[in-house]
Amino acid sequence: MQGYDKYAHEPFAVTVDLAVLTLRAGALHALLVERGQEPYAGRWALPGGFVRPDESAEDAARRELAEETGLTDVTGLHLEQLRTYSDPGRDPRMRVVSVAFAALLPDPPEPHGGGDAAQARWLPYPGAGPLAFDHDRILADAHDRVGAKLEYTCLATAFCPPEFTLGELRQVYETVWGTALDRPNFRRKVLATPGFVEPVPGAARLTGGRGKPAALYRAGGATALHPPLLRPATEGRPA
Amino acid sequence: MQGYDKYAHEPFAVTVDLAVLTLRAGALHALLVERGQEPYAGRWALPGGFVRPDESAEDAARRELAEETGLTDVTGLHLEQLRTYSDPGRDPRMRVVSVAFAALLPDPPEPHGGGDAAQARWLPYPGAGPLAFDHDRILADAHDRVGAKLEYTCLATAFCPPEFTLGELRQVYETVWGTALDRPNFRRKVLATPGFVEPVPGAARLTGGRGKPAALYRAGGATALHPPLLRPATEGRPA
DNA sequence: TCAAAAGTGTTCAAAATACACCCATGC
DNA sequence: GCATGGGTGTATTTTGAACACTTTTGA
Repeated sequence: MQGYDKYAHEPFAVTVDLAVLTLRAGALHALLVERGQEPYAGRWALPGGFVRPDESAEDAARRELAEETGLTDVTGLHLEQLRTYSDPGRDPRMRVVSVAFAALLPDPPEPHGGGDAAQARWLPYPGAGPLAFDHDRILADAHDRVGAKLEYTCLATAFCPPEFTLGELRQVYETVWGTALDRPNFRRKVLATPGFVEPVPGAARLTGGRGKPAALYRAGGATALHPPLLRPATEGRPA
Repeated sequence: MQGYDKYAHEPFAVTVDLAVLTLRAGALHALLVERGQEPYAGRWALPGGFVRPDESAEDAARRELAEETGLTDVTGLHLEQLRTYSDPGRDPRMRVVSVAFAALLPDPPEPHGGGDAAQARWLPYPGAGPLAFDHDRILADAHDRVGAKLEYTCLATAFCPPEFTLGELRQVYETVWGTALDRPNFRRKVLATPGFVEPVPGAARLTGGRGKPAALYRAGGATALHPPLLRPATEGRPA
């Protein structure tokens, strides 16, 4: 690198964009905000904002997440850097480099407007497009990443409340992947992976209003999933 | 987002850092440059540089890669965004947000000094640390990512020349993972994955100066590896 | 009594593993 | 010959997929 000079280069604005995903009523939803001004006025967009001078992109993402969801304690939530979007033309006003994050939440509260005036809402994904800027792409990348990580990590528990049934966990997989899974085999697979889930002794819950109450589990300490839980090969993806 | 003003915010410098990995003589090597000035004068660092106003981080990474390696045609090389490092204190001079990339090369030419004066060299990894800034961390992240992607993608061919033997391909896995693989089983696994490699009819090459000449293969069209080629479970990673 | 969801068992096929063995080549 | 690396065969074990069946609840 040649000599540094703070003002020798065109200034870049650095922002974070959040792809906040959750499961509501068995369907994938994303947190979106309605833009109040040009460009893309009236369009839905991902929540996000500027990285402040004294914080990292991770700090900024967690701060924005708390502001936009209205959650006071956002410490336990899964937040993961997706990638950085830096095309020169992605914002028509100026050069904006955006570090995108994927955040996963269990069944969430209705968002309140937050600091920024624009309304924030949970909208089903896919189906809310086209979004502002390159946010369709970011959201699709987040979905891809989450789907892939379900295979070889214990990420699925991030969509679940602290105590959950194996049926709820299975529904996470089925919803994100869009495929049905064999219930008995899923159960065995999860229980055979040490540290994926651990039972809550004695506890049980009725899930669909009907049927046998299911035992409750908590997330275990493991993060990796070996061997992985592979999604069934479809025509789209080569076997 | 509130109103935009180009100069309302502390300017961020946006750079790219490159973790360029290759295999030389059966060992993993990284491309490093020696720093000529403070901070970290005399230390090794990852090659990189500023993102220019009219290019994306990907463009900047490919430009820097060509400059630093001295390769004229860098189009076929594997280049992949790792993640973005944005800790406020990571560069003592000013606020630098760096988009890190991992690049994979087949057996490379000796780097020439490039545009920047500092000398560039291939150094074995691990073993060259401690590097300048947070570059140890970036390089370790790159190694982790590559190791993981070998399992479920066809990435290994990116380390190989256009035509390679299955022994060379296997050595990629063994070197990056640091484990020995069963030769017959590896062969079957690779050949059973459609699109991973395709034979070069009739061609063969002597590899170690000894032994039976091995058939040559080219990279196939596939990118994903289903089912994955899992590394043997060790004590370090939970089975 | 029926539907719905949880949980258990069993069977069959596919795949990973661990080898033994033969082939071609340089020294 | 013998060491070295390529390539094939095969027996054993493990895993995965499919599906029948029982249990427990609410309506």
